[in-house]
Amino acid sequence: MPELPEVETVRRGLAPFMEKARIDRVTLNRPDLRFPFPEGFAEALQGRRIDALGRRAKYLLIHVEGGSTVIAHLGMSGSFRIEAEASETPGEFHHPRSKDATHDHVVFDLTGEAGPVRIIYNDPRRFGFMHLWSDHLLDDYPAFQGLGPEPTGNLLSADYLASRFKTRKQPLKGALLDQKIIAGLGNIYVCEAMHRAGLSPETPVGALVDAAGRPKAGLIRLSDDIRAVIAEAIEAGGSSLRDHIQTDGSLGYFQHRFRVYDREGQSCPTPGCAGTVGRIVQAGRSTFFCSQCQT
DNA sequence: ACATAGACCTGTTGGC
DNA sequence: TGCCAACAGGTCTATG
Repeated sequence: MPELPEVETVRRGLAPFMEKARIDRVTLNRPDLRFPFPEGFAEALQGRRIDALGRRAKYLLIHVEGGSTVIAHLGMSGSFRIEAEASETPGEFHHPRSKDATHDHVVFDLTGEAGPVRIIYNDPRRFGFMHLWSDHLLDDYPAFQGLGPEPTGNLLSADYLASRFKTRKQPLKGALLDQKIIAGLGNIYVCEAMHRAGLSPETPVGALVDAAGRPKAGLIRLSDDIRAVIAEAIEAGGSSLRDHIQTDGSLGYFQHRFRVYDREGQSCPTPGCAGTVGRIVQAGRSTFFCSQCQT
């Protein structure tokens, strides 16, 4: 499911309710998601305050008083929703767009400045997970080892990409999905960025770098387009396909701005291009692109 | 080192 | 309408 913009949208939605709130109770409705919950997970959190919410790549970080952090990944289908206590019936929690509770796996009961609030993690496919990790050892968390730069900051540049690409022949699509090269991109935004930059997903990445190791024009465009598409998607509240809804139940709307993703057979939106969006499979995953203007 | 295929799990969609 | 295959926003592992 969620790529960086969706996780960032979730973080921003949860922060006003979770930051500075006290965790009264954590309820696990099953012993595991993709992985078992850590031993003593609920007990370690109950009674503590939440300091802040953060994010690294597609991981949501819940920094808890006392120096520990919940590392949560939403997998393909995970979502959080917020339910406020009904004023007329204390102890009951409601939300106008409540989902089927079948896949409500974790419930956080909190008390914040505005009163009690319930945060629910729902995940039909259970590819998500939650781990507990010491704050000061976060860089040692296995999935964070060797993680590439965030596409939201200045660390992602054409020069950086050239340095990573120059010796490789891997198709561009696969390289951009590699979290060790860039953190947080997934299938949607990789397809969208390659289309914006006019680059074929099958290009061997080394071909985007000149003999002196400098990025060619296409790679410079790509670096800019990755940053732009991610920034625009965050601003739009992410993309809502099947599972991603914002924590208040509303939908992100970046899916309306897709140029190629999930648009097989439609005409290419590039001005002056007469091509049609096609679909190929690379490493088992769909790539949407226009073979006319992506070369 | 690198590339692909398979595994994990449930739900939805589209073709017949 | 029903059935079934294909596919879905992600990673991790095994296998060439």
